[in-house]
Amino acid sequence: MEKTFQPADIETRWYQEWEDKGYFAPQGGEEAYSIMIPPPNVTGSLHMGHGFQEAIMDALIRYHRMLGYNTLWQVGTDHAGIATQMVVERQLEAEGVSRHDLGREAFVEKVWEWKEQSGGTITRQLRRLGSSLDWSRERFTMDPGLSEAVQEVFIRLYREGLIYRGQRLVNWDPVLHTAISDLEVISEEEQGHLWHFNYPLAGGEGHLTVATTRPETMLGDTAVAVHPEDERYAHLIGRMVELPLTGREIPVIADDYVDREFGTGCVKITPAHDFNDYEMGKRHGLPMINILDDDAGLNNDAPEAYRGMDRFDARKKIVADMEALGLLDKVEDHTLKVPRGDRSGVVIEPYLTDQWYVDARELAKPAIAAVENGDIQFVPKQWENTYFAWMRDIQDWCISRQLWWGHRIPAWYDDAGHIYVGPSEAAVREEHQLADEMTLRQDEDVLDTWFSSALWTFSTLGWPEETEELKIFHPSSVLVTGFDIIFFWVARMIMMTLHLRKEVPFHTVYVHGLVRDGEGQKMSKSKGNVIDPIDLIDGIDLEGLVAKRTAGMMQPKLAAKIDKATRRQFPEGIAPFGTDALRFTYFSLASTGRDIKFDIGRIEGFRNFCNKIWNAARYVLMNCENEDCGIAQDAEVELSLADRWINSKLQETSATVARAVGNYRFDLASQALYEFIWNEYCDWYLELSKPVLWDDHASAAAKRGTRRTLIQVLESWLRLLHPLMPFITEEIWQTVAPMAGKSGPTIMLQPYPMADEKGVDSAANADIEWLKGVIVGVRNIRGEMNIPPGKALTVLFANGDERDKSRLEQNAPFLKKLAKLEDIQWLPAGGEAPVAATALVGELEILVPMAGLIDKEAELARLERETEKLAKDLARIQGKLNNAAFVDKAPATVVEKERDKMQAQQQALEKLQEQAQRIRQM
RNA sequence: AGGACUAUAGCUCAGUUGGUUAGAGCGCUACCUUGACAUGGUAGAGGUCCCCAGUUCGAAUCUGGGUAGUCCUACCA
Repeated sequence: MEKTFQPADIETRWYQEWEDKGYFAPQGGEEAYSIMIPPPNVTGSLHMGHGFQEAIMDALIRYHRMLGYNTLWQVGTDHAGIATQMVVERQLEAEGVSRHDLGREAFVEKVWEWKEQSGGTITRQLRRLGSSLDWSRERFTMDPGLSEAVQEVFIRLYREGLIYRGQRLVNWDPVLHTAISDLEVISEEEQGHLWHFNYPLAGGEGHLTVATTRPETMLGDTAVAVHPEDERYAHLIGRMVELPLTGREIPVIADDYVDREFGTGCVKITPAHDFNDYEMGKRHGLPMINILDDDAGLNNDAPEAYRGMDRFDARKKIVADMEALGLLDKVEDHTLKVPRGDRSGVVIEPYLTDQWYVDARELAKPAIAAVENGDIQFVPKQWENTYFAWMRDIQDWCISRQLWWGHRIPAWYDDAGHIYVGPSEAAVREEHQLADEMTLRQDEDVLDTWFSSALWTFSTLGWPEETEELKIFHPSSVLVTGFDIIFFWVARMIMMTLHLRKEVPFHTVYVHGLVRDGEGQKMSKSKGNVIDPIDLIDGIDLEGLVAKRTAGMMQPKLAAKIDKATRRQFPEGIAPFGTDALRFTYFSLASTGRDIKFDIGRIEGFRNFCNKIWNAARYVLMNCENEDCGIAQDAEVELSLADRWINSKLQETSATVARAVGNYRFDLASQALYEFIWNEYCDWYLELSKPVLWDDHASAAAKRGTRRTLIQVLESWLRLLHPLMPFITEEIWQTVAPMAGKSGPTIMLQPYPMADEKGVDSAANADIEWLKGVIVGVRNIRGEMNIPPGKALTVLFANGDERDKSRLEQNAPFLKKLAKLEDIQWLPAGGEAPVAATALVGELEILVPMAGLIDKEAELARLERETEKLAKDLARIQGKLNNAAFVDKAPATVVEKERDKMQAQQQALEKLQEQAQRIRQM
């Protein structure tokens, strides 16, 4: 074995082997366990958040696979309608071609080409992360099977009246030329203005003043509203005002939606361009005047002077024109929430169009019930509240998108505008007995990508056919996802699956936090703080990283800033840490919090942990290879205290890990493993094995016992660790397993170690604690007294009881080796102790004679520190016990514990004080 | 506006049903290349558990209020 762990070559080698041998496919078993991957965008690439999510899913999958479940991790990607279409359009744009130049068919062909070309990125990354996905079952939302499912669902829901077409105000993206759903609109505060316009009363004598943040919409005003109880305006209700610039007259209406306190208390009403005004317009039967076109330019229903203008140019001109007319009362600075498209970033227009909707209210009812009655559980539970809050006030879901890339809506129209929904034109004609000469045209629109994602858990398993896979693997066991898509995806999956399959899509939703950078900032391309998980695995030099982060930046200023920040943050670039270290870092961060700050220091620490594991294995192999490890049934073995203890700790650790994984607390699982492997197995057990293995006088049975324990415990914790660190464990296990009497082609398919409660040996635990106490006591004196580590010491034990005596008798070689002692002697009862530095283990005093060794002042200072600490603690305990209320009311066991503690502390304190006294007299 | 979450060592975070000497990793200090590992070992320093009040024999933990921060939902023209 190499002296240091080199992850790169073993990782790709093992992944290849696992995949080639088909270990990722379901292996059978009585109980099924399945996870459906949240499908990433097929043309995108994985970021840190994905990496985190995949690591967690893979750990769950590997864990259950080893536990013997029939385990499926379903892999696949989605077509990401808007995002993908945008990318391809941009590429075409660079060639000076628009999609309209190409035409629909040719354009879609281009998108497929792009998908083929870029689609490998995601799957490569997934493999690099070690994800044990069943690649033989890979799916894509636009596959024929899944497309058929989408169509089937659309038709069914339409026939059930749960999908309908209607003219409504939608969120219109004037750049992408499509409607988008509420969830795809991001409203953020921006600085703007509030313009106050005077609208003259029809028939002279005065005016009303309205305030608006969007002056251009005034051209579509069809009323001015005031509050019905607003005395200032009561006399005007029912009168008309002149709408400037348009030559129209509009009524003053009363509606209690109006806030009397805001602005002037008069509101201009534009039903075709504002969601609230739309509702009001419907209440009052107002006309709806749409003044915009698909580009958000002014259309022919606007006054001639403004036709064809862009909305923001029109705004300027309208303000100027109003001012020229003396109708601009004032302009105030105003902070307002501006709605922008999450993909395009442009200001979204409420726009009146025909769209398809899902009646979400109906579907939500059983979906709410399923969470209420526990059929689906969120982990952590608090997310159920978020889910309920949204579901109980759910709005109908706009599912049509004016795009070319996606599932085309299976609806046809005749010239009279009748709608026919069905699987194909022919089917529709047949069903409705339409004459051949009647022309039908298919709806141009496609469905929201989330519509197909909502069917993911069952469409991937072959639905609408009742396949064997559906029977076995659906409902899936757990959904692993970020809280940011609870509404987008989780809720919609629950609704759709319950409706179509009358069963839940999954039993548990594990909601994890979002990965942020070291400063807590969200990672985003525009901030230039993204890290590709693969760069943490393979490493990347500074120039490469800078180039990656600034690539495709439109603004040179921003690129310069990112360049500088990157150079400051990663002056050396990023070192290669390997997949196992990255994964372990993810697990250590997987607590219940909402933010996961990714600190590069953590991964470095876990890279070191990998190295530690590697070297521990090297040590074990060096000592066990070509030796009798006592594996044979009839081998005579003798187990040392340390052997029994490490076995005991292994059982405790297995139990802790099982509990942690059961609660989705991978941070606790990883911590327990780290602690056990490093602080117990490596720091103590390996050290304790040396006095046996390197002792020429030790019996063959004792050596066999220690070798067997070394190798078997190592083999066990490799399996225990495998779901978290698949590669290093496999690599080492291959060599170690046969020596431990295990066989099998891969650690992946070995049984997961189960905790054996009978294996917990509390006597051994206590004895080792004693041993550690003595060793640490001596080391402490050594360290603080500046005694060279190489100098062997003779120590005296005093005041111990029978147990101390027998413990010493049995463990003297261990003490001598680990504390570097030349000799240990008991101070005879009543014997005069030499002046010495002292450590206490319970009642037992450990004396390191000071003659020629020890600095008097240093020892006094050390004792001073110790006694101070003890005295302080003692005072606290005494205070407690002197409190009658405590002694009366606290449980007897607690009081007893405090009493014992007080006694021990008191004795210790006295001894240290005596000791100090003697040293002072030197 | 409504709601949720967070506040513990210099940094990133654990801390189960109230009873610990409040922990870990990284960083820091001193010493050490001893035959698995310097990506290491040994020892150590470092905390007003955000503030105030309450419940309790006892609060990092429970309750109320406050402060600071983050986020979600809705939205006033």
